[in-house]
Amino acid sequence: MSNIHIFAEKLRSLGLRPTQQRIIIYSLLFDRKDTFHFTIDDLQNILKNTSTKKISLATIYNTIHSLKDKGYLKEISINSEKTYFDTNISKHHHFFDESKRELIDLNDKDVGKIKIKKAVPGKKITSIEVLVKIANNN
Amino acid sequence: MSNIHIFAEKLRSLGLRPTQQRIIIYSLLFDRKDTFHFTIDDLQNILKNTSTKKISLATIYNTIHSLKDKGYLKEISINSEKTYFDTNISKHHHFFDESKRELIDLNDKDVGKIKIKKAVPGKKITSIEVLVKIANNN
DNA sequence: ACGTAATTTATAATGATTCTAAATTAGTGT
DNA sequence: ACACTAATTTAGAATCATTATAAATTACGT
Repeated sequence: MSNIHIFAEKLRSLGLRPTQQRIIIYSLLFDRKDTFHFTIDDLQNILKNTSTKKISLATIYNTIHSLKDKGYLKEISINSEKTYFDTNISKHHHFFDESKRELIDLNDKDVGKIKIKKAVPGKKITSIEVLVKIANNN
Repeated sequence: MSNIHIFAEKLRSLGLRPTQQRIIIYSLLFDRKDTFHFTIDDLQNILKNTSTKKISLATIYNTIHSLKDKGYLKEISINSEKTYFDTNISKHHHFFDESKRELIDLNDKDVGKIKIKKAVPGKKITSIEVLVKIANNN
């Protein structure tokens, strides 16, 4: 076996001690095929329903922020209500389904090249993010 | 004179009773050449320093939300920290200066046409927003 | 097994925003 | 001008997401 040891090593390699809590969260986030979009609240609910070990809210925040700081999660702001996180850290964009209130990845090839024809003196571009809002078609 | 009467009529035409507070806020937002980007906190500070009449925080929120609901303000989410509003309600995009933490308009012509090459069945696109983050060039 | 630093935890604190219910004000009719 | 009613404003409480605190627990090298 064991994914657990692989995850533990992964965490260690990030400079994060592989605690039980971190392994549970790490595997929930990354032991899956598709990318995963979630809010802290989503994560808390999933953990409540799937993990026998209780993980405190503070630990959830701490772990997610550590992973984000290490570059393993991307933070996405759609609106002021909630903060979303994305396990897909490659350069890409998003659909936001306003009916279901959920994110869908738009990979880089799904969006034509974006030309910015204006520059601000003394400033350089650090990122370009496109958010495409969608709603039920009726 | 008076802009005040013009603003009062404007508010009335939106179905908003032209109270003293609303006129003060309306003129602060719209009686200017350039578009104005602000947070509620910004607005509160400006009002504290420029208006003799004290306007409560609840009224600031109420008025901004009314104007937004009527389509006279646009809400912009850059990050989870704060909600920004924009007096420019035309279709356009933004730079966000991460050093100064401020928004700069990018008008529609400043951004090349954006092609979305993916569709979601049963959904239609309601908006496309581009956020270009910039930082000091050094 | 032991010691210590890192981590987790419950809980308190914070900050933005919304809610509430009472006081004030705008607009109408007299 | 005066009174009435509904809309609006207000201070303060409530809420919600997030962060901070300080004590208890855990990971791990010795």
